[in-house]
Amino acid sequence: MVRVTLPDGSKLEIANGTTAKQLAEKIGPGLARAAIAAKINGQLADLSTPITADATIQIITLTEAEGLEILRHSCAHIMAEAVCSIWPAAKLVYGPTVEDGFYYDIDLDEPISPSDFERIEKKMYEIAKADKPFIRKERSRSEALTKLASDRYKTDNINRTDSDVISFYSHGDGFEDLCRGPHLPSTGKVVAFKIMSVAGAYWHGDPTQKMLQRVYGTAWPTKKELDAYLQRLEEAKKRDHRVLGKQLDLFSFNEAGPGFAFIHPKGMIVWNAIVEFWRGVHNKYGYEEIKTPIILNEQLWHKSGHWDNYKENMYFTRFDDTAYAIKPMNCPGGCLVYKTRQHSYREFPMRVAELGLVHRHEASGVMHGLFRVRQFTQDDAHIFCTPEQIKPEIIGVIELAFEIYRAFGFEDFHIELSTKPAKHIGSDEIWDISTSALKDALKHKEIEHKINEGDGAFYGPKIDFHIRDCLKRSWQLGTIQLDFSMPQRFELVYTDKDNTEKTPVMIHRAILGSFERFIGILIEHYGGNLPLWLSPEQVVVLPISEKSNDYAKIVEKKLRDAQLRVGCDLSDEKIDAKIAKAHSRKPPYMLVVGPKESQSGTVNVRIRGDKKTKTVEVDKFIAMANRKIAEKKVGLTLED
RNA sequence: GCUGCUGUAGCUCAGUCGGUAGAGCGCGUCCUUGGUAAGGACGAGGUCAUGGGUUCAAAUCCCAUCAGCAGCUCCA
Repeated sequence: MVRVTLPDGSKLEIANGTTAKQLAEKIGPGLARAAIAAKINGQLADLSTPITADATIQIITLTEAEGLEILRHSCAHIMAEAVCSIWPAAKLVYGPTVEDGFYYDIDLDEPISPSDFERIEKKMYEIAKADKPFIRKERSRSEALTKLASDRYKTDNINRTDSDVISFYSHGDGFEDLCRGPHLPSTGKVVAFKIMSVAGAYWHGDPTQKMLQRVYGTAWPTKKELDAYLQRLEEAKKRDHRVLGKQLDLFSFNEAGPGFAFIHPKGMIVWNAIVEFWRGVHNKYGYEEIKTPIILNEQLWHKSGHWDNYKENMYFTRFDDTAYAIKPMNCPGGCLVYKTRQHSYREFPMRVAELGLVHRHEASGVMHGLFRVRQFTQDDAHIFCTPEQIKPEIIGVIELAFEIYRAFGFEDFHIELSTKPAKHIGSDEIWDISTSALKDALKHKEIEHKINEGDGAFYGPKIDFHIRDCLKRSWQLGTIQLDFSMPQRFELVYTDKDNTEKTPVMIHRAILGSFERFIGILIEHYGGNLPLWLSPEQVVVLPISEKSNDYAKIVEKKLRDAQLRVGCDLSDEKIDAKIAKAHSRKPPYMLVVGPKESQSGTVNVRIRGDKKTKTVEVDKFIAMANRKIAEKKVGLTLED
């Protein structure tokens, strides 16, 4: 007999060798039906695993995250069998679970296309319906290597594990795959899945290796959950900033300039609203602003180190027999401004901001709407200071960043620290000093952070700010980068207290990162429903009929005089059509006006996302709207 | 950059077996003046991404280029 402890703390005596499945049956028939795996002493295992010693055991069902993962992993195996049965030449490489699904990397020369998904799924349903048991078979390492000697991928997988026992899983019909497991008891538990996409993926993520075909799928405990997931994807698609940017007429792209965004009038309203706010906050934090040229002599970029470290991403041009580069970063320009006169320690810290337009030639396959472009405006700044000022300055930047993020409604952000990369300039000592300065500042603010070893910029370590949008996707925004090298390369100096010339420390930092990307993130975060202060069209006046057009024009003028961004629909459509048309532009407020309103000097307010309307005096509405704008309120509810 | 897919009206998309192109929305004109999510009629709008090739004939088949999409690798 062995003693098992269940999650609720209760203990049970069972015969030695009882399987987890039998244990589940003992606990209850409901649990036995729902059981798909077990966690024995914290280790996931198949339901068929015999219990041979005292243990803490949890029966895993599909309601647990681990259960869902097992389901998806088993589904990946079923897909693998289906693919192998359709293309016998297919060689399986690696098939893990990912968030919301799974994929399997397959080496097959014939391309798998979306039109093949249906027959793969059909085959998968056959396998699932047959309800074949997943059977684990263990072999010794040498036995396994012998068995799979002809399979370079599986041999590689075995060589990458350190376990002496190598397990295989089969589910009948001779299909067997090397796998750590655990798996579902049988294929019949898989009822709701879908092949989502296929894309290339390098073996081991190494571009010098063969490109494999990665088939993505998703699997859920029930059809209903699968449908809900697909529905969620549809909703997410509607929030895509590339779709909304077109629909709301904010920006566009053109073949004439791949990766270069065209910002439309409405997009510029959002842009300028952000800039205005940004300037205000930076002024408060003691920044001054400069603007430096976009095109600068190539020699400058040799001096800065960009030529050696960033050339592949730079645009170059040539005229009057002179080579020029189009700036990918603002720092060299900033250094030249610094050098135009002498500086004293008394001026420090000098916080010099620049909304700098930079060009970076990104690889063609990485462009993605406004999120990844080849030309963008950085909200850059360079802080020149003494070594003692590093820590307080970094703390200041962190506070500034948080203040700005919160104003845009982002509360969920996290920070990552990146250290010295293989390709770098500057001595190890300098890197150590600057890395610990960043760590100290984070420690002081008690900010949790992830560390990315070797991920820093070539000139110094950095802190990155990442935010999550409402779909929980993470995007990098700001960055703080310490730089001891650039000031030396540019021979920047200041006169210290002791009347000697010293090299200042330079801190590069951006808060929003790129205006283009940030606007894209805002659009997705709000699903196009921008807060009042950012909305291109804040209010739209809709007369009931032509008879109320004059009153509508009066209201429109009043709102415009009060600095509100207002539109007015004087077309000969019915009010329903006017509302529907305005709706697609997502204005925060629609003001319906007819004879009633014109008599009482009121407007009937229809708030975005709310069908209930409320009649208020025009002046009251204006005061309310302007108050919300001033306070950057996200909510639109009319309060008195 | 790599792999796969896609490119037809301003937008979203149809277009069968190769026989010179269609819808809805939008746009214009007219009718309609309607109280909270799309009233009606008529009309304009296309070098079917670009360049080659096959064919009596190409939006359709083939090749190349460009761009976009998904992912990988990058980048931050």
